[in-house]
Amino acid sequence: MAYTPPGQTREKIYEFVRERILNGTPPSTREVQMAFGFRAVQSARQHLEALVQEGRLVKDSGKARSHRLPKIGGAHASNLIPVLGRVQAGDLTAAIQNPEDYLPVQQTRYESGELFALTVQGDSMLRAGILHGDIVIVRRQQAARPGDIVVALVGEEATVKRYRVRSGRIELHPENESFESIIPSQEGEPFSILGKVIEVRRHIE
Amino acid sequence: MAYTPPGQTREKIYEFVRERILNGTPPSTREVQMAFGFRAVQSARQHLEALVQEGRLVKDSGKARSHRLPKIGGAHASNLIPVLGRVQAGDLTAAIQNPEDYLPVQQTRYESGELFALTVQGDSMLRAGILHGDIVIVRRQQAARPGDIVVALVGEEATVKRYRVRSGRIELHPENESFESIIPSQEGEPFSILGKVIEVRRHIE
DNA sequence: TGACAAGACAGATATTTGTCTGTTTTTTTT
DNA sequence: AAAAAAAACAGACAAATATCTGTCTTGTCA
Repeated sequence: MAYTPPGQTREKIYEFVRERILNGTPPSTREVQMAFGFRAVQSARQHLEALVQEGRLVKDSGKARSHRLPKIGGAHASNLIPVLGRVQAGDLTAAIQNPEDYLPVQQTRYESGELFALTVQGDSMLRAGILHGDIVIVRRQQAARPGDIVVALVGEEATVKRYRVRSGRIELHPENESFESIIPSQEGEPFSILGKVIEVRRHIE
Repeated sequence: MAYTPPGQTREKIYEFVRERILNGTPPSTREVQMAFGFRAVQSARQHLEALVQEGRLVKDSGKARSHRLPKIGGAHASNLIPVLGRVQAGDLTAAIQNPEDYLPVQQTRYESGELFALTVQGDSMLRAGILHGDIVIVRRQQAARPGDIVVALVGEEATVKRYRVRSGRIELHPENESFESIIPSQEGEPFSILGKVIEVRRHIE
């Protein structure tokens, strides 16, 4: 390979390796050699070693294909959670078993608890920055603390509201002046909390 | 190792390998052997081969540590994109190489284009449902269409605004009455579009 | 019980891969 | 121009790893 000014080839090697790591298949030294047309393995090896030295890559000495990106809090793992369609009263578990789709979430961020996702209908949480069509990620739990945004089942329908307690009564409060609070104890309908909203996502386009 | 009913050990091996893959270091056959206390490599190998046969894992024959999770229609695959810290003028590439964190995104949804993420500073896009602290996912592109929400570099600072064209002039429009539009041609500062916002995420808690 | 399939074991070989020592060429610096 | 640093090359060796063939053991089921 032609001789290049210091650092230039190294930079490209870093990008190459990085890309491969993010795609799930860290390259072997020889694959780097090939990709860059080096005639000696050592050339690739030297660059890789230097990148480790600089702290831009991490490697388990002796092990094959063991280059990794240095961990920034261990974010390099993700789990998939189900996106539910219509949630029917009482049967959340069934809905979880027939998801419309799956979403990846950071494993580290939400290690514990069972998660699912829902698409928001309507603009009742507008002022909290939750719009129609947004996806909310929910941690399944029965209890909530005042101020939490929760997914609750009132009658037959799942709804996203802020959980409040006003003079001893539970209140599901919309963040939009055009909507009324729901006070479950006043309704004749069965009521339960499905979980707490821990993330909101919106796809634009 | 003790003999176990059909399928049980296999299931645990699958979980073990899956975990390792998600953590970025697919195990070698011998590592699986060790982890399960097999006295022969072949025992581990047989299970791994069966898992590939069943389609639960994918492998590049002959290559070391090459087990991967299969991409089932894309839904079960996710890519990691970098979350950038402060974006300095002119050097987006540098920022991408030193990310603060990584986020998983659905591979299928955004197959094409280079993606990165930014944390939003300030409430200038409040009315569009983008709040201070939200994370925007951005597709890198220089051009934009009127109505798009873009990340632009004005002077030294990256900013999230709606891209508009008013009587032939480019205008960066905030979605908040308390903020003024930015009209790049009137500023003395260098101006460029870094990309288009295609997703918004907010972590609550 | 006997046949069959799946699980586990043993030992050996081939390939991939990482690592080492030393030399030559090019670029940068003094 | 000389010295120093970085890049690239050469050839070899050692360790890790995948793979192969054959056998024994255990569980399942007719």
